[in-house]
Amino acid sequence: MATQGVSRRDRVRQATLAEIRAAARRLLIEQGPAAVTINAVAREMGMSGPALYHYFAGHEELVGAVTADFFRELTAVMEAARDSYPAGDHARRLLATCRAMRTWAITHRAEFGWVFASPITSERRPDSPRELAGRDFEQVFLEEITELWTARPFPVPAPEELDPSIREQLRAYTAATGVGLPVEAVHVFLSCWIRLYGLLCMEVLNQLDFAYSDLGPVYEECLREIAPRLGLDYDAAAGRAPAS
Amino acid sequence: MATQGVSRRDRVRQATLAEIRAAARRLLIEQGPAAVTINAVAREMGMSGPALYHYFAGHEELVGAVTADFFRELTAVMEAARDSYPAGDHARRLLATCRAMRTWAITHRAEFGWVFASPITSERRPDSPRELAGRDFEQVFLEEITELWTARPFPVPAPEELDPSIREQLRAYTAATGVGLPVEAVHVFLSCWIRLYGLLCMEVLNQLDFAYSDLGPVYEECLREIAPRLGLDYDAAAGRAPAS
DNA sequence: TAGATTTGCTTAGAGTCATTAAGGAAACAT
DNA sequence: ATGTTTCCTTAATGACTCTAAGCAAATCTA
Repeated sequence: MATQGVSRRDRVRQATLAEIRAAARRLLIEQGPAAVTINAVAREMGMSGPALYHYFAGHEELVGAVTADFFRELTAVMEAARDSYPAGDHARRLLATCRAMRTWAITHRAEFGWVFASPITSERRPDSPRELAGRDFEQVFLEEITELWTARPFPVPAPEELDPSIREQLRAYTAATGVGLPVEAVHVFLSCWIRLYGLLCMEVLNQLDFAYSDLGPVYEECLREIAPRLGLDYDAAAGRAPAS
Repeated sequence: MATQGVSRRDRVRQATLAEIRAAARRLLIEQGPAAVTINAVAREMGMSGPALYHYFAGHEELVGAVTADFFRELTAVMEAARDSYPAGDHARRLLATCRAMRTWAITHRAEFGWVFASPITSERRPDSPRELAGRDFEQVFLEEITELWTARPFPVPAPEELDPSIREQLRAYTAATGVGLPVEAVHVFLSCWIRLYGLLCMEVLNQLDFAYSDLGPVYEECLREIAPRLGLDYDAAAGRAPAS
């Protein structure tokens, strides 16, 4: 009766895997990153320690799986926000994506902080679920920017204005990932990305608490500065009040 | 024979404290953040575990002390770079400070990464050595900006252009810290700070590896963009080749 | 359907960590 | 010389990761 290749066992296993990740997430949210231990997760669901090793090779793999979940959830939220505007409305779609990213980040501080600070751990294999989900996340922006570029190219620096080293690095990047954008356009995109994502990361990692208690308007100002660099009209696309 | 108030015992104790922090740093550099445990540090210097509790109240305090060391070292390096130019040469002094910050960060990746990612841990008391050293670090920039502002005010947005929420937050910040700058000037300064420090943090936390292998030129470009916002002439102050 | 195999869990155990407690020996003070 | 402080040790508790050995039920095979 089971669908081709999906036995009852498989289903139960998937359910248990999901429950494990949910328990890990609950611990992260309620007691912080340090509380997400193999033992605590197992205890949380009435299993005893070593049982989890039938589902994850070790602590690190569990962490990676949960992180991948977060990436996927964030990606989905951003895509949904983007798709609430028609395909051609690049300004609104991009701004909505950016705002959805911060909204998710601050309503899921623990999760976002974990995603960002986890690279501190060991080296990462490029085919792990975590890396795959991370690339899908990047892809959301990259796709939208690519569409924007093909529909209405934004201003880019002249080729000779771009530092040769940067040019070479971006050439390698576009070649490796198959991005169909000229390096100058990628450079503009990444400049914006660094500003926006960097700001968000500093906020979530509490690096700006010394001066700010609410970075919502600062983020909004960042968007306002970035928009014209991508040839977008921020004011015309004002989607919501610039509050937190 | 001992100097007033500094007994032999005191000297020995200070030496041991220094040795402990040095051992902790060595472990951090050679084996990563996770290797900096009370036991490992003690083992490293031929002592056995609990002995360290005579010097630090616990693991967290040790970490805080080492972090404070890093802040102090970074601060000193930045001040030295700054002071290699005469007091009036604001452009060169500020750029030298910024460059010294990145140079230290990438030649001491483990240390800088630890400083940045450590806020993830527990809450911090405002009078810990770590916090004090952190404030001294901020102070380097704040002082230079203040001198720059008094000597040659840079362009600031009109009061009504500044978001009311941001204005209020910055008013509270300047009031609490005694910064002698108008909020508009603080806003410009912090905008620049966020861009520069955010970029550095993303670099050290490997958030940009997917596209860049050498962020030296990107950092330099960031400086070039920031300089005019502070009324400084980047090209006139070109201190060194914009390489990594 | 009987037997073999796989799967999901258990407990036991080794080795690590942080931290507290108790005690000995040396340094110091009076 | 005696008492006190300081530095360090070992012992012990309870947490953690992870491996090993083994039991029982589900699943597959013939």
